[in-house]
Amino acid sequence: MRSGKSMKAEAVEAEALLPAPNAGSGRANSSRIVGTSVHASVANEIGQRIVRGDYPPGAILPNEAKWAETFEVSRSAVREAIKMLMAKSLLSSRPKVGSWVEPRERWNLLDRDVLTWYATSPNRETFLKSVQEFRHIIEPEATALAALRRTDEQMAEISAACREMGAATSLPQRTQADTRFHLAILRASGNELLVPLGTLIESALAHLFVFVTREADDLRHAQGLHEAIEKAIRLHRPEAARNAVRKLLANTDEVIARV
Amino acid sequence: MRSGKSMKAEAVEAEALLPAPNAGSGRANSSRIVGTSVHASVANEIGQRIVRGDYPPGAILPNEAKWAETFEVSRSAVREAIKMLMAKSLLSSRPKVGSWVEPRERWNLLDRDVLTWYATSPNRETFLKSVQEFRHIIEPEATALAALRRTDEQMAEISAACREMGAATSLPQRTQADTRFHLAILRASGNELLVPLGTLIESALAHLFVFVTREADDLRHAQGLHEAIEKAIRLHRPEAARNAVRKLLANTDEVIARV
DNA sequence: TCATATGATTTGTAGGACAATTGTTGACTC
DNA sequence: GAGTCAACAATTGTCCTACAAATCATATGA
Repeated sequence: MRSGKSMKAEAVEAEALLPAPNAGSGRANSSRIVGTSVHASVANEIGQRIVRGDYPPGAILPNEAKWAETFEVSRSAVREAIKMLMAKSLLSSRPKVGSWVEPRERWNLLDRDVLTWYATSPNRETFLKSVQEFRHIIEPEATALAALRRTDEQMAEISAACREMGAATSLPQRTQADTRFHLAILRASGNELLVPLGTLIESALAHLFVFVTREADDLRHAQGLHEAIEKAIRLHRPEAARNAVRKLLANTDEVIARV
Repeated sequence: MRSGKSMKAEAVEAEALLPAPNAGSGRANSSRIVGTSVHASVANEIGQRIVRGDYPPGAILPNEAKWAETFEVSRSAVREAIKMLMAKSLLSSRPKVGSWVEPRERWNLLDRDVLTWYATSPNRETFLKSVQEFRHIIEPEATALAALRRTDEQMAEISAACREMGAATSLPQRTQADTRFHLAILRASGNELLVPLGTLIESALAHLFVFVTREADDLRHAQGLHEAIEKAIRLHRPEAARNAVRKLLANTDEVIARV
């Protein structure tokens, strides 16, 4: 309706940015998430499609005008969305050629959004495995570092989160405290590169753990493992901390294997 | 010159996107890197300033019109640049408020560009230390995984890179082979999250190692350490691989300490 | 004192125009 | 027939203007 030039008789076939089209025959663009901007929605939609594999690496994407038409937004909005995906190295572009999907290796996999898209894509089981294995590499060492270098303030935060976990009455509440616990440890590790990594891991797991329902018995056991980690850090025992984390991860592996 | 509205008598004071202003009094925008787009240059410039600390977290940035004026580019270009920085979580924006710098913890530190900006910022020594420590966490385990899971093709690539390193006659050539070697190992680890991480580490180190000049004796020693790693992977010895990598990292630590 | 309107500022979106780049095609020459 | 070069066309890049939407600040009134 707003594209002035190519308003031919052909069916427009605009895709909604969200699966909830408005019933009325009114304005077509009102079907996007309220509170999010158009360019963000478009970036989300295109990014998800790329990660999902709709456009394999090397493939040329539809041009900007085409995207504008399919989403019924302006070319400016499309361009801003594409720039966001460029910033994540999901695609590049050149005049006359168009935009193409970059090879997987150049993707910024360690990015919140890309990770989220990945976590909802078909091959999320292998992804979950990668994340969990990644934790085995990172977390024992990070926790050992935390045991060596934590300040008293950082320790207080870790302990508080641990206590909060034990006192949690609902699952989301517990998950939140759990996340806080692990992030506090990474912060205490004193390596600024570990913090963003932890954020990513936690966010990925949050996406993937919604399915896992734990039993009360299981929760009690996990709580004990967490407390062992807290204690090791508190007593400045790096080796004990490392081992405690390994036990916790082994427990998580088991839980995952059961699903 | 192209801003039609606010061409008052006041000094415009446009900042060049690059420190090489053209001597002539001609067009002002010709001072950017040839071959790079305007929005990319602007994103680079603003991103660098943020990471450098010109605008601390929480600070409100100049508004889009102001950036357009200072760089003598259109508001559209500025917006695209800002969208790229948004995609890296360096800033957010809301109407009427403006754009503000996000807290450091939300920055996408594990991003090529952000890392590059970081590597050129004042506090790069601490950054180098973090990266190197990060390697100590990642690489031994990744290499052990590679020793377990490598395919023959991956092994061939690793061996080729190792040989190439030994045969290199110039320093850049050697560095390139070195990078190829480490990346091949990460690819062979079979964890898709490790590859982008390795790319980042290597790119960060490339920025930081330009200063380090190594002596012939030193190089021979380092080559031996690399070959030990190659051998351990070839023979499927994860524990030996881990230890060999630790030795190499210790050697690198020494080199860094000497600077 | 509190709620409410209104006003101003900034980003968000749209749409049109042209420039720059470069792949493609076709003509021309050797 | 092969190769070279020029013209063309398609696509992104850049700029511009206008308005919409959001929201903070201020003033106004109950």
